[in-house]
Amino acid sequence: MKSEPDVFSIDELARRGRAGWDGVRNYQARNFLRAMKKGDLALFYHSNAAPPGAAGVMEVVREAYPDGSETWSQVDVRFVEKLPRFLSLEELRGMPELKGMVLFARSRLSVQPVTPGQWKAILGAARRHAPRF
DNA sequence: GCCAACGTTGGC
DNA sequence: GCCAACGTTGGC
Repeated sequence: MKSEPDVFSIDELARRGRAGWDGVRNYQARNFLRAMKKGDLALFYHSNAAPPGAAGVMEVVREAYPDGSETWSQVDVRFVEKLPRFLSLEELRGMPELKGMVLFARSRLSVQPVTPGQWKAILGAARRHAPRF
């Protein structure tokens, strides 16, 4: 799930704990929103950023409901974690396990599916190469 | 800020 | 139903 960090970032979600994911105005993205189940995990992706990339993990805590309009929907999410290490789009592109990921093929879709294999690869890379303190 | 890709709108 | 015009997204 993409957000421009200037508008709403992973740090802001961490502060608030929970947020409504609204403003989706694309039918395909909306349909993916509507397919989400309570308890599903989602990546928080910073778009239109320098650099863009995967920043954190969140959990769906309320399934899709009308956002005030007839047409569009939102879900509620809660903060789970910031990735131990930010994974830039450039790095994601370079990961062989992520070949064919929707993120690269349909770059303008703001809500999109991640396969279990892709999920493991991303979380694994963020943990494996995380700085130790 | 630019611009390519993509989605939506509306005249015909 | 086609397609040009227009708006939005998002990488760079």
